[in-house]
Amino acid sequence: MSSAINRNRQLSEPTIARLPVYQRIAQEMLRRGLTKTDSKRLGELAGVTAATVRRDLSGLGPLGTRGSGYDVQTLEVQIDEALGHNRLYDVVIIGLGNLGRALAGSNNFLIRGAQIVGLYDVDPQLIGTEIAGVTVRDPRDGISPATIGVICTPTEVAQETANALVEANIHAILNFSPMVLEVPVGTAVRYVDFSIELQILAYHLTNGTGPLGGGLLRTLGLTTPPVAARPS
Amino acid sequence: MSSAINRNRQLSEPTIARLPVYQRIAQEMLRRGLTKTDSKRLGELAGVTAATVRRDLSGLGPLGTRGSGYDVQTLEVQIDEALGHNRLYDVVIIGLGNLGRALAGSNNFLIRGAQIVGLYDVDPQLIGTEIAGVTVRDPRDGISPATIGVICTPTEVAQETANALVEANIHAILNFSPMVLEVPVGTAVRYVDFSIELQILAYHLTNGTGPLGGGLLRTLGLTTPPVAARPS
DNA sequence: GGATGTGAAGTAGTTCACAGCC
DNA sequence: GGCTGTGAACTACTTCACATCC
Repeated sequence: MSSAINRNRQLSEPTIARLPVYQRIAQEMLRRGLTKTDSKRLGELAGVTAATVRRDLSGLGPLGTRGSGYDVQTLEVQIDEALGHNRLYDVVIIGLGNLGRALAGSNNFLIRGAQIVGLYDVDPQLIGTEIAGVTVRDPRDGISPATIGVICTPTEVAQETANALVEANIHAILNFSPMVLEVPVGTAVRYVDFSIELQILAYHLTNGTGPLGGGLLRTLGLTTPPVAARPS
Repeated sequence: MSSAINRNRQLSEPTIARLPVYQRIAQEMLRRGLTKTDSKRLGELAGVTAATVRRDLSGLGPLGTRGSGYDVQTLEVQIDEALGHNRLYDVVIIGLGNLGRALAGSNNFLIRGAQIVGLYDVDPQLIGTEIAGVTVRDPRDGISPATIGVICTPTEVAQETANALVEANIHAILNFSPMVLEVPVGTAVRYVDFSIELQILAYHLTNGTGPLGGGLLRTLGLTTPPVAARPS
């Protein structure tokens, strides 16, 4: 077990959602050879206030230096650890249309520690072919055990795909279809819906509020606390 | 200007982000021939409490009926209007890799009122071909004016693509690359980052918190208030 | 009777402002 | 001097609980 300071102070959901953003920024800074930064700069780039950055990062332990700022390398490592990237995640992707292929082939989608252990599609044309170095199989022949299942199927079969994932003992699902899934208690589902962002943009365009017209430098859409429905 | 009751009470960002979810549910209910529903059922499906549903919907005006619930059709129409779907949105997509094609070809991505007026890619193999009924053009020949620009290019060219969009007088950008963009004040950028959802799942898997283990029925990842960086 | 719509209460998240440390 | 880390103040959002209306 890699330990480190690991102040396991519970992080708030908004904070958790911002950590990947800070990390992206840190990685970009490292790529550019930047070794130091501060909360003001991070906030500008992430689209939040400096105070929020400090509050967020302080939750990971005291990783800044008063009077000078944050070491970018340390930032990157500590966020990585906080997010659990030091673990290994086996990922399966079901549905290899354009979206599934985009995810399988992207080097932005998979976090450090995540690896694709299975790609599935019912299309006989695809079965047997290789995508991103993994052979596509038929999901009806069974899905291999994994940590995270990603649903990229058409909406109509999203629910049965979820059932198959649960069957395969996968308890964490990332659902790219707009279908609201029914899953047993204990299985986590997160939804990614592109059109929601489009709709939010449309709302603000219509109302002239928020991101537009407010004299804002830039905005950043983040993901929010998963809210729970209590079993009725 | 189509008016309706249009209680233009300012909606909160969390509410705006949930409206598309309610609408998806309403559409699904209509498809199934359901004409009535209530806040309890909506909350279960959306993954929020009934009180939140009522509070959210009350912001659109009094569209429910005490004692009986909500008319699904009315719900659909009113949310549509509130989100500004009665307007027309011209959309251009830059970058037609798997992701760009997935968006162009998806009938979930484009909201009512949105239409693709331009598809762009620098790949000579793609230029001149048709995708989703639209001819692909070279972005270096200029980008046609539009309401919303969607960036699906590789990370490396995301910034210059954003510049080109701004140049084309497009003030609302949906950025699917993980690049934090620098844009002039007055231009709205929203970021969609698949890996953030994956990272949030990973965090909860590691810490055994949140969505997992809490005895929750299901969770729903929504998008959050765009937070502003004040120009420094 | 039953579900909405909403004041009031409670909770969570953000921002201020400054003490503490480099 | 300057920037972090954090109590305290503030703001926003959610949930409760019930009066209101069908």
